[in-house]
Amino acid sequence: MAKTVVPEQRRRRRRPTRGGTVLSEQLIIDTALRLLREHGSTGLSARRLGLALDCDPSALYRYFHGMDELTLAIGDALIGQALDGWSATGDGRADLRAIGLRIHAAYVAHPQAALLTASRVTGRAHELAADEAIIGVLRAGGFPLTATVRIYHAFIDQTLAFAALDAGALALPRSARRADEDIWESTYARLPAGDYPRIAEAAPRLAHEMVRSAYPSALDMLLDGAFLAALGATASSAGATGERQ
Amino acid sequence: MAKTVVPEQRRRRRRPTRGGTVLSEQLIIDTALRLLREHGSTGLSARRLGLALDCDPSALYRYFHGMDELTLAIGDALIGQALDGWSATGDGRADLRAIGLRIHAAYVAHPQAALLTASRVTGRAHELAADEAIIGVLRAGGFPLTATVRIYHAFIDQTLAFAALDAGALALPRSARRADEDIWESTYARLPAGDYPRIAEAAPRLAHEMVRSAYPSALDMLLDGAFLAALGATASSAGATGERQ
DNA sequence: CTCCTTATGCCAACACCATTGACCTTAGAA
DNA sequence: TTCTAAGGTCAATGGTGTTGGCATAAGGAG
Repeated sequence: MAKTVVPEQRRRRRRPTRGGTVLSEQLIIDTALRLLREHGSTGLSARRLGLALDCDPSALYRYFHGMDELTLAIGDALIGQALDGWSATGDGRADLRAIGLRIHAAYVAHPQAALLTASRVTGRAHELAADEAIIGVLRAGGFPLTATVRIYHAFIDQTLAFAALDAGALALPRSARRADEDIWESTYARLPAGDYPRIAEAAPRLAHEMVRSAYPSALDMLLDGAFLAALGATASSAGATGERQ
Repeated sequence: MAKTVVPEQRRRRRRPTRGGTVLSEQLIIDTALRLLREHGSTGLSARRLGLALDCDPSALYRYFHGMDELTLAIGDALIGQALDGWSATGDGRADLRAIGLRIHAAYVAHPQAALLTASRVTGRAHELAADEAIIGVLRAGGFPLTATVRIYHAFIDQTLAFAALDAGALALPRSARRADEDIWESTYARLPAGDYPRIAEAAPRLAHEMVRSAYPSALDMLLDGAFLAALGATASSAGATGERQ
């Protein structure tokens, strides 16, 4: 078994490391976040963290069962950060847009943690508060329960999914990330128009578009779809059925 | 520099390994997919691959410049599978819907591989073909270039993002997955209506809704938004439900 | 103020990982 | 048949997370 981890509350002895730092769960999380921000996204490892905290890497295992648990602890803090200070304005569409952008931003600011966290359901306080807020906005906006649940699901999963996708791009080693971005200019922009007429035509705009997150656009389209459909408009007039299976 | 990689077409000599297997790009990719399925998303490494192929890990570097390039090749194989046999019907919205569902399905069918590749840009043949198809559908549907690029970006990223999110859920260890799903009945369904009135009200429907993928719904909303906006409607001016409660 | 327990930091080691350069064998063109 | 270089192998480098054993000092008990 691993080393014994004492819950932060029950910690009594605080023995300084050889370098003089006094460790704590909070200090470790903060330092990890700093490492992630400063030293790039590959910059978090037990060894580096030990270096930054001036302690042996193995000392971290007195506070977390493993790097995985540390990452989850970081992720847990993110959810709280995202909606801290938010309040409804009464404009349902604008409120949902703001909530989505906030959550997305908080996750993307810490890509590693986002990757491990985004597809999990925690059932913890901050998550519950966010869900209550979202459903509240929809109900207050006059959506019936069935539509509310459907839109809530699409909305929250779209937000988390994009957060994870964009975080995934940010979490790549610098070289791979550069390579991915360069492809739009090195490959897509030089395709023979004979073989790929559509891409060739759109290439210059693609190079500009694809290096940014599509989340704001996608969010707007999803909200447009949800709110316009509520007005009685149907996409069938544009040649399709809005029905879901 | 690394070892020299000869493009698959120009390969002339096929020297069997010590164990008798004859390597090829295709065989390596297939074996990698098998390893991912069997051993989980962390189960793919040069060493394990070498073991499975009965060759030295370093032999792989004659076929790919590094594990990263292999990962991209795996991703491209998935896209290829997804659009194999697809052809346009002329109904733009329906075509996009079909493409989205196909790609989503292909990724979800290989959750471990999806996690590794969903956020990558490969620039390889199958990816190019898919992009050409999507942009082609939009242009043929009459969208101007600016709108085309914006919708294309939102569409493809949303598809990949949901694929990765849903793959992430499927890739969880069975126990963690059960736990995540149970939260909707154990936690959300039992919240005090006083503290969480909106969730309490929606709880029964949520329990049914949240165990399925939201991608089809979200896809429909996004397409509705894109195609309806093209008709001149805008949700911001409409704002009926958001107008005031 | 001293003693004793034990929490906690440190060390060394283990088992992985990707990648590389030198080597050697043999496929297949000439 | 020869002979070059493609392609498989070996050994080594420097990275990772993690663990068992040990030393030490924190802080309660007397």
